[in-house]
Amino acid sequence: MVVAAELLGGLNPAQREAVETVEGPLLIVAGPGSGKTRVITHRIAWLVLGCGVRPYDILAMTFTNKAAREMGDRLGRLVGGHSDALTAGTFHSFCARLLRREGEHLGLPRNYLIYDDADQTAAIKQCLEDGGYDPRRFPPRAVLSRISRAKSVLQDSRVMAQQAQGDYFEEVCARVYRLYEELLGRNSALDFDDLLLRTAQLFREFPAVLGRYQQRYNYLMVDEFQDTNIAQYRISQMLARTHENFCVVGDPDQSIYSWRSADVRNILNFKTDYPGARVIALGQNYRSTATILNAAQGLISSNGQRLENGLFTENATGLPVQLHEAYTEDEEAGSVIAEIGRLAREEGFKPGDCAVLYRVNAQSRALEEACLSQGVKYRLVGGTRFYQRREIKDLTAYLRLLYNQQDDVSLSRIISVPPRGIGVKSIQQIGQWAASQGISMFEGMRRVAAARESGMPCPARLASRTVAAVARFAGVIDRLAALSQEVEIVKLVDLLLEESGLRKHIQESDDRPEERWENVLAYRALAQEFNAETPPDGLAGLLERTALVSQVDEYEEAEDSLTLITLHQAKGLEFPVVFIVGLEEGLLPHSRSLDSEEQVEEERRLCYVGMTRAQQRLYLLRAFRRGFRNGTTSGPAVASRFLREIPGGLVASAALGRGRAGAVAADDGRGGSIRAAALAAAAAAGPAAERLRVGDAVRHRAFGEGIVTAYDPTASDVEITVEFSGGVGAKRLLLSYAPLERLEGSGDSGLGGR
DNA sequence: TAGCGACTGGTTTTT
DNA sequence: CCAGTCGCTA
Repeated sequence: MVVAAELLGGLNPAQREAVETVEGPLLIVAGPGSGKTRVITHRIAWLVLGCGVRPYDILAMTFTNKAAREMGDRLGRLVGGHSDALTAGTFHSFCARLLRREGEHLGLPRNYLIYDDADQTAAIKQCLEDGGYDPRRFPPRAVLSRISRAKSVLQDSRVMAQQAQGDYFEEVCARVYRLYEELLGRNSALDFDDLLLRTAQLFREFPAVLGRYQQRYNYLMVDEFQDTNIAQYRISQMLARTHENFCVVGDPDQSIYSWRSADVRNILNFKTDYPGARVIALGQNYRSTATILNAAQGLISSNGQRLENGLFTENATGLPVQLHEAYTEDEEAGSVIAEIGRLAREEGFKPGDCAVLYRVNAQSRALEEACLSQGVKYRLVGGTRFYQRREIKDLTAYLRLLYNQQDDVSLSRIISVPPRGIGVKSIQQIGQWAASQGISMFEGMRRVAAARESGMPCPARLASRTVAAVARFAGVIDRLAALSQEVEIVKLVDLLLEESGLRKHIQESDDRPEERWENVLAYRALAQEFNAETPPDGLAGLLERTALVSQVDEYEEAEDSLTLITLHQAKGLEFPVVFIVGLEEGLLPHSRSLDSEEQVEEERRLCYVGMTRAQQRLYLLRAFRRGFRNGTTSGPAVASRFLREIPGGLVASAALGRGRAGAVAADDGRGGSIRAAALAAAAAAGPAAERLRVGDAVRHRAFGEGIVTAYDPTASDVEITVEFSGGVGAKRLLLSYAPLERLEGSGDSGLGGR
């Protein structure tokens, strides 16, 4: 607990201004490492301690639940006891809770379920089939993504249908969208996008409800504003309308979620939307060495669409960015892990200080293997997500059905887990009959059971053996659903595991039963956290948590473990030592992003985000050969264009993992060595590189023309020295990356990667 | 109905 | 390489 005045101490003028500006619209442009988190928490603390605002009146939107939790913790330390009344969370969790309270205005039952990605895909597939469309011709994922895009700009299926005129795919999507809306309604379910869409709808159609929240939340803050979508912006605008104490924080250069419908124009146009807005730029970086920051700035300056942000640092120069070119993906991973070992032995960094960042999750495999073989403890963020694991999805599907028996999607998932004699045909039969009666599938099964009980003929066309199985299943679910209103949540989970046969099914399965059971027990431990709630609430809380947690939310810094994480997930984190692997064309930038310059710019921002996570050391790696699916390669990998865009003077080539004593031989485990990589590097740089000799005239994109004065093969590349004319002087350059062009002779070949 | 083997097609990033 | 799907058999 501090006194108000102390909150402003230790802040630079811009930070201080941002903290003290509490009234009216405010845009804080916060470059990487500029103390954003500190500013946000201090600003809230200042509101409370300096301006007498109650935490209850403040709403803070964060990008992850973890960020919200941390904000709460920090605030607690600053203002003491009364911080818990603060509302902080992601848009999705805020909206989920709001709809739980207020959804009835929209006819939404209190026990609605939240569909995750897998549920959505399953539902869309169902709708495609219902609509008579071939799921091969219309991939469910593609249709879903189109629908999701419409939802995130607040379009319903009617609007989409109107706008689809003439475009067949659009028309099909609109039609499926319609069916999907109906399905969600029947199942009492909302998908991720609905949480936002329906909240916006609620606010629009029920001004009185909106009014209450406008009154309550006098002060509104939105973090990571560059990654909000239209729906999120609209919701915050509506909430802020009365007081207009609306503070948004973000950085256009770190906008990396446009594929998820985030719209960077939200931040770019904020000043236009709010002409009276103050704009404060936090320009000083406190995180990274000057070299790392300059390298990142050099890279991002290649983007055409951006606002200059004037980011600077007073930090020490630090070491050059280390560039390592590996021969294979495995050697790349091996080098990273060996270097982490060396940093631990010789430089006092712990593995916990280090993170390896990559573009796609699949890249984690080689890294994990290297960690295993070299005995480095690691922590994988993401990957096959815990909640996506089959056994967990099955268990939660049961719980969801207990919570909400309208949910046909969950029912369909678990009806044959374990197999209980109700096959695909019977399920279809029940589904059709239930639909014709306008009831849910479970209600249908219940009626089948009731008819059997009272000796009536079975209302649906089912074999008698199936009828018995259906009755048994309905009985179990009914019993458990009744119990869910009475017993505490862990008890419910235990009963469910037994009575459904799920425990037996998992433990006797031949696919890693122990591991899967461990996962179930981990989920049970999570359920423990909700045990104190009065019965139905514990289940509600557990399900909401299951649906809305992100991977980063689960991530906890572990002292001694290396972090393996995607570039996307690394946003907002920082590490003393950062490795970015896979700097190759087609991977970073990703091949799926190569068809438009806009997408490439987003990839560049992604790389920028990765680089700016580093505090002291930054390593960039690439491999010449990267395994494709079946072990074949897709030819030699071309160096990422981003490597060329980083100012050459800030980069040095590195032979990783070799200590002062040179004890650890860098070896890719297949007999290949760094030496081989060096030869490969020269080869990859093109035939002209081998022909380049001392005395040749070359042109460099930035330094101009010069003469090669030295040619030194190093561990993984060739370092050349060029004496440039025009007062530039001598520069040492890496052959494979320096944007060099040989002037005379036959070569039209640029010597850098393409 | 369930389980198995063969086959296909498809792969970014995630609240 | 992997997951999802298809068709066959018990």
